Amino acid sequence: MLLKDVADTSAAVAGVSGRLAKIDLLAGCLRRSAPAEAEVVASYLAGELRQRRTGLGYASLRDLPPPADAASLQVLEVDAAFAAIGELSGKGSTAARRERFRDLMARATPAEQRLLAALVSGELRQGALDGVLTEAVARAAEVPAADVRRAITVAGALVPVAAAVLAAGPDGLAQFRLTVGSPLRPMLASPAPDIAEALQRTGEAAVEWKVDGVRVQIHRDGNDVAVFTRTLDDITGNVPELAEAALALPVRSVVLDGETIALDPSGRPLPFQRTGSRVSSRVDVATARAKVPLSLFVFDALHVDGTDLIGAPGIDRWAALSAVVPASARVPRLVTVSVDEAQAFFDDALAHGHEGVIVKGLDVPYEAGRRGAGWLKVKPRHTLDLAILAAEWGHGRRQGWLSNLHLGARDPSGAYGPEGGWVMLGKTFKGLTDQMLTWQTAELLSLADGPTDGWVVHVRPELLVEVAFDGVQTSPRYPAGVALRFARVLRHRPDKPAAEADTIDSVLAIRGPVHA
DNA sequence: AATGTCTGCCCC
DNA sequence: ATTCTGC
DNA sequence: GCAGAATGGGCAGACATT
Repeated sequence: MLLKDVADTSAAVAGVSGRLAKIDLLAGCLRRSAPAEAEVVASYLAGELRQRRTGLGYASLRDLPPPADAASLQVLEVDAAFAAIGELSGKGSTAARRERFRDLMARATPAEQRLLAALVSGELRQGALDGVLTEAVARAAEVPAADVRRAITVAGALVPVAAAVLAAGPDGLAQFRLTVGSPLRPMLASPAPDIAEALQRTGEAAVEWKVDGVRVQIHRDGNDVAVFTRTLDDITGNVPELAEAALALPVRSVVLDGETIALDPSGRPLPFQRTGSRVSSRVDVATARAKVPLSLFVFDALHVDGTDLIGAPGIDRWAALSAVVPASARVPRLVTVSVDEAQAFFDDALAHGHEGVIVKGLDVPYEAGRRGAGWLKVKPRHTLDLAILAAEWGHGRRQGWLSNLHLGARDPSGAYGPEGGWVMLGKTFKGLTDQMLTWQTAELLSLADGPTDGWVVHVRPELLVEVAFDGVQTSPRYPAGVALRFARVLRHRPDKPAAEADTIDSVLAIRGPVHA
C-alpha cells in the first residue's frame, strides 16, 4: 500500500465531522491494506509511529526539503526507514537521523509530508485516534466493537489487536487475555468537586488516600517481576524495592495496581518532583535508591494465583488484595456511606500530607483503560487573582484566539524586580470557553504593549484572572523559584483593579502544607 | 568540562 | 495533568 | 458519557556546542 492512501484517508477523516463518517473512511483504508501492512497502517491512522523511540521530534521538522511530485512511498518502506533511524546512536547520530529523515521527506508528496510530520511530532489532529479507530477496526474485520475493545484493554495497545483481528477475524481476538507479565491499561478516575458530591454519585463507597506519586502496575509470575507505569513503560530496573516487595508476597502470581512515592524519614510525602526524579533515574539506581527510597501503596488486585479479578466488584478485589498484601503496603481506606466520615478521612489524608482521596463505588469492576464514573478523585483547590502579563496565539481549534496566558503575581516590595512589578508564576490555557477566548482576545489586544503579530503578545498587566491550582512547586525557570501546579482559569476579573492582585508573598505562603 | 538543546507512546 | 466541545 | 484537542511544569539522559 502506498503511504498516499493513508495520508489521503487521514486528510479525509480530518475533513468530516461525524464520527460514523470517520469510521467509514478509516475502515476502508484498513480493508485495503495487505495483512503484512495492517500493523503499520493501523499505527499511522492512530497517529503513532510503530517505533517507540526514533530520536526525532518537533525540532527535526525544521528545514524540510521540497516535496516530491508523485507518490511513490510504500508504507512498509517508511516503517523500515523509521526503524533504521531509531537504531542510530552515539556521536553524530543526531545529524545522521536528520539526514535520513530529510531523504524520506524528499520522497514524500505534500500530503504525505504533512502525515509524516504529524507522526513524528505526535500531533495528528484528525478528530479520531484510538477510540474511533477501534470502531473502524471492528467494522473492517466485521466483529463486534465491544470484543475489539476488550482485547485492546488487556493487550494494552490497539495496534497488535488490529493486526490480529484484520488477519484472522474473531479468532484473532482469542489470544488476548489478561496475561501476567503483560501490562494492561490502568483504570483512571474522574474529577469530583467535593466529598459530598462524590459520595452522592457513588452511594456507599470505599474512600482511599490519593497518594501523589507515580502509578505502578506490578506483575509477578513465580520469580519473575515486572513493573509498569501508567503508559505501560517498563520501569522494573528503576524500582528494585517494588520488585522485592512483590517477591515477598505469599503468592505465585499476581497483578497489582498502586502508587509508589518517596517519603521522608517521618513518613510524610516528599514533593512530587522528588518521586518523579527517582522513578525516572535509571543509570545509578543503587545510589538513587539509597538516597530516596520508594514506598508502595497498593489499591487494587487484577489477578491473584490464576484468578482474573478484572470483572469482579471492587469490594471483592480489595478482599483478594488484603489476603496477599500486608496492610503496610496497602493504601489507607475507609468504607462508608457517611459524608461526615468520608470528609474526616479526607481531612486526615491532607493532614498526613497527601493529595486528597479517591471515592470508589463498591460494585465497580476494573474498567481497564477507561476514565470511569465509578472512581472519583477529590482534591482541595487553591485560587488566586493574578495578572495576565502576556498571551500566546493558539493553534488548531484555537487558531485566531489569544489562548495561553502568562500569569503573574504582584511584587509590591520589588523582591524579584522593580518595586510594584510582577513575578511570573507559569502559564495556563485551561478553563477557557470559546466565549471567554473571544472576549479575552479583544481585551488583550487593546492592552497590547508591543507587536501583536508574533508568537507572544505582551500586554500591560491590567487584566486579572481568577486562577485555580493544586499547589505551588519549586521551579528552576521562574524568577521567584516557584510555579503553580495545574493552573486553570476560573473567570476574568475586569471588575478588580490590578493593584489588588494577589502578591508573591501569598503564593509563597501556600507552599508549605500542600506542596507540589 | 561546562552548558545548551532536544526528546520522552516521560511523569504528574 | 485539567478543561471544554462535538458527537 | 466518551473521545479528542489544546496545552501546562519538571525531570533524566543523550548528544551537540562552546
